[in-house]
Amino acid sequence: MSGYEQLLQALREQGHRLTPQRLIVLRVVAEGCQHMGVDEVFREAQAAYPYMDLATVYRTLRLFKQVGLVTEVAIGDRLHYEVTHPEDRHHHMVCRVCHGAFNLSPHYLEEFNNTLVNEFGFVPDLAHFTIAGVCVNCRAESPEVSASLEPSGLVLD
Amino acid sequence: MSGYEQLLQALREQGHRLTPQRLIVLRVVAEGCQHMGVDEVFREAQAAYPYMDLATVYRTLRLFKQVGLVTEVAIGDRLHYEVTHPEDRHHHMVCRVCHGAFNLSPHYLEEFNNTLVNEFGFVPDLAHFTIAGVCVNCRAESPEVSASLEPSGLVLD
DNA sequence: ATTGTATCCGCAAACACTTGCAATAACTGG
DNA sequence: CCAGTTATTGCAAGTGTTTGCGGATACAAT
Repeated sequence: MSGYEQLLQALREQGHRLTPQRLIVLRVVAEGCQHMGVDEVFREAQAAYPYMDLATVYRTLRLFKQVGLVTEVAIGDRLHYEVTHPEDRHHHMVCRVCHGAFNLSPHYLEEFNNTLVNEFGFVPDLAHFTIAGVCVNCRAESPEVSASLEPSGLVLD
Repeated sequence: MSGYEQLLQALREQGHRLTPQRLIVLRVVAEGCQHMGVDEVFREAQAAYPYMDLATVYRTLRLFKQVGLVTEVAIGDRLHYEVTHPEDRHHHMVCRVCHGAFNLSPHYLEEFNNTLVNEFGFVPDLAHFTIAGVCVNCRAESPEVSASLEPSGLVLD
């Protein structure tokens, strides 16, 4: 209950109120060892505070994301959240088969980012970018998967 | 009604049935001048065939996407669809502000694709990839938007 | 043509997520 | 410490999308 104070302070400085619900949601996400689904967050938060409402969890996570406290990761077709560590920024590669998430250093996207800005004036949202695909392990286990992924004739490269 | 035959044939060859509903949905999407939202597809399809059900439209579009007949584009937080033109493959850059969609040649992602495969063995789904961001026009009209996009301290670069 | 069968459709209910609203409670200034 | 203001909550209703299921129908084989 002591490490979050700076985070919470940041919240208040942006004109947001520090409610018990927000404290709980932040703690739950922070204590989750990895990306948490909304339902998981809700269940744990409700355990700590029985009146917790699902809508509040959604609203809170959206707020935290806007403010930058948490990072959103699309896993499967569901959104997951993890606390943002500014010193360890990374993108995510999420495997469509095993749903595993792998971190990717921002450096791999820098050049791409610059190209879009320079050539098209388009500023992409790459900050918390998620790339879907199939990971090494799943490709090894079932080689046919990677072939069947892309509809015939549409494979990139 | 004559150009689709090859497409429909492809469907049947993969063991899917050619129902009037599927024909209609394909025609509607093909005749739409650009990406169509599910509700648009439904409205037009229903005009052609009053018993058309919304669930059928969803199921049909999902099937078409799997088979590669149509391409899915995330615009805003809603999915849109366009017929796939194998000879004119492209990715999409979608502006978060005006929701405009710009095409991007696959060549811009080739290098990135290869890097992921070579370094991590991760095969990304880039075939019908969509990149969110802010386009030139919207950046010009409201320069503060691009600044407010990324939570403080989290901007890539 | 007729029949058989697995797929597909329409419907209604379920699901994940969002929103409107009145009541509550966090912050502000006195 | 108290009252005023306004963001926030809980609830319930609304949206967009998916799914379970019985009846219908496309296709294949007779």
